[in-house]
Amino acid sequence: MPELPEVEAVRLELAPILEGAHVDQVLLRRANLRRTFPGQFDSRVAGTTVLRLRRRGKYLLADLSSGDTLIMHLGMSGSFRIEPAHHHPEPHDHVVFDLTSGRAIVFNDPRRFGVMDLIATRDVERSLRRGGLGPEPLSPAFDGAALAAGCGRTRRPIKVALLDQAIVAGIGNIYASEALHLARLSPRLPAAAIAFADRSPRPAAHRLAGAITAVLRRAVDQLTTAEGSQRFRVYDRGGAACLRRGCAGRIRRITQAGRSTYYCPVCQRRRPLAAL
DNA sequence: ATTGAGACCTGTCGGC
DNA sequence: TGCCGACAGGTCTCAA
Repeated sequence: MPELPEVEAVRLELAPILEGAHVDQVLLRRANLRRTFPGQFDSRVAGTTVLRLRRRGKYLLADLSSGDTLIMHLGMSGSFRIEPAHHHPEPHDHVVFDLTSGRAIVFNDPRRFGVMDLIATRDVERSLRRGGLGPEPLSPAFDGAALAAGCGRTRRPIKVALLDQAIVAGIGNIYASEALHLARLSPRLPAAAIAFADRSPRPAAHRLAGAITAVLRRAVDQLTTAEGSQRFRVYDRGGAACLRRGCAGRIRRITQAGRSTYYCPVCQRRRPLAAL
């Protein structure tokens, strides 16, 4: 469940509890998590105070009083629970942070694609960048120009490019399809094509950048304001009617780079320019 | 240098 | 009911 909006919702839920909290004890309940080494990780986190809980792309970052930052990624199936101090562990509870407040933050991850790591705070941004993390879509610096720069020289289709965290951080399989539908762009459009102006008044890159921020902001809103489940424009709606006003299309599901893409073949017809 | 395929894991759901 | 394959919101690595 975790793309940028879900991770942001988790951050907003945990921040009031974690920020300023003192970590009493860390329990590593599984020895072979991907980057979380027993005896190092737990002992370096225990005894610290959480200064701030931030987010970068799909990463949650907890800055600790020790000068380290706890880097957390939910992978495909990771989640956190807030529990009272003495609770019954559930299957796949891998890490438990006991706080002196008497509460515990529990990390649960059945598929174990998640990551929990520790790195010096001053090195975090550099390290994430080096690991291939691109611009933050909800920051002012992100716009059509930034998107076009990332898409400039790839031959992949735009849907596949949007999943590349180096081009934009935080987009996953749901919101890639959602943003393309809002922008009325075909998921098969070569990514490089959006770097150039099309026939519409605004270049495609600007339209798509706007659609990305709109879709992500709206999702954060919905996930945060207890509205419950959100409705997707196209994701997981194969065979259903397109929701765009006046569009009679039916949503199609195709596979790109091994992953499902959903789109409306009628209103997302925008093709590459003949000139390209 | 890019790009696609496979690997990494467990759970769920639909079909026979 | 039970088994089986397809698929799941994400990265990694490896080989073409």
